[in-house]
Amino acid sequence: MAKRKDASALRIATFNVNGIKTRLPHLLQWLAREQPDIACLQELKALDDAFPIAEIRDAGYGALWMGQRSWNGVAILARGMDPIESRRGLPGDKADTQSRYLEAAAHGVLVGCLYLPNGNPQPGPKFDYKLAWFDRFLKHAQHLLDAKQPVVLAGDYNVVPTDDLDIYDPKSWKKDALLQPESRERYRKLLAQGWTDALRTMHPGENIYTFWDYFRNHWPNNRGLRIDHLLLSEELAPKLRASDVDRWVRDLPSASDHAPTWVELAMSTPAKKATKKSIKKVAKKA
DNA sequence: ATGGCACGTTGGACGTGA
Repeated sequence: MAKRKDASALRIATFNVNGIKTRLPHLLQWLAREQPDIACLQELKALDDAFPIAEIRDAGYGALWMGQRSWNGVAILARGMDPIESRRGLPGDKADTQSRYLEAAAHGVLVGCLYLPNGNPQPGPKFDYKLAWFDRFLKHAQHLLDAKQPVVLAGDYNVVPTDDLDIYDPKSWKKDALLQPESRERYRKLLAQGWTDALRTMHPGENIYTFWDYFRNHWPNNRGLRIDHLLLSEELAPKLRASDVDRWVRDLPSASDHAPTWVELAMSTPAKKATKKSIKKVAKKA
C-alpha cells in the first residue's frame, strides 16, 4: 500500500495480538501495509527472550517490550526510531508482577500502552484486581494530564463503555466483567479527567467494534465489542483527524480476536520539535 | 445457565481469556 499523503500526520495504533509468536506474520503484514508511526501491542504471551525483535527491526521499527510467561505482555513499536522508555509497569503496587503497562516517548508524543485486567469471573478476586488496577491507572492518568503534555493512552481496556453502540447485544454479556457498572464508572471517570475517546469522537452514533470472540460465528456476523481504546490528552485532542479499525486484519486466517485500532493526528513540524523537549522532561520526572 | 474457540504450557489436560 502507498505511503500516506500527509507526511506531518502521525498514526498511532493499538493491537492486541493474542500471542506474538503465533501472530508475527499478521503483525508484519499489518505494519507493512498500514505503516503506523507508533504501535502498542498487548497479550504478547511470551517471555522477553522470545520477543521477535530482529523481524520487527527488519520491518523498520524500534521497540520496547515487557514480556511474561504465558500471559499478558505489552510492547511499544516506533517506526524508524527507538522509543524512549519513561515507565515500565503501573505505579502504586510493588507486589503487582503482571506485565500490563509500558510507557515511552516517540515521534513527539508520550504513549502509554496498557492491557487492563479482564476481571472475569465477577464477582471475585480477579474482578477486585481489575478495579484496583483501574484505580491505580486513574491516578497515573491524572498525573500525566497535570503535566500538560501530548499523551496517548492506548490499549485493551477490557471495558465496553455503553450498551447501545459499543456491543452488538448486551443480553448475553450482562454479567461479564467488561460491562459491569464498576468498570464503566471508572472509564467514565477517566474521560471526565479530560481525555478524549478518539474512536467514539470520530464515529458518533455508529456501532463500531474492535473485538469479536471466536465463538458462535461472531466475526462473520459482526457481533463485536468495543474494548480497545485510544485516549488523547487535551494537547492532542484538537489534532485528531481520523480514527478507525483495521478490520481486514481480523479477517485473516488464524486471526487474533482483536483488530488493530488507530488514530491519526495532524502534527505540524514545529509542534513536533516543541514537544520533544517537554517530553524528555516528563520522561525524566517519571 | 452453559458452552462455544484459541492461546501457551516442557508435551496434554488445564488455566486463562473476554
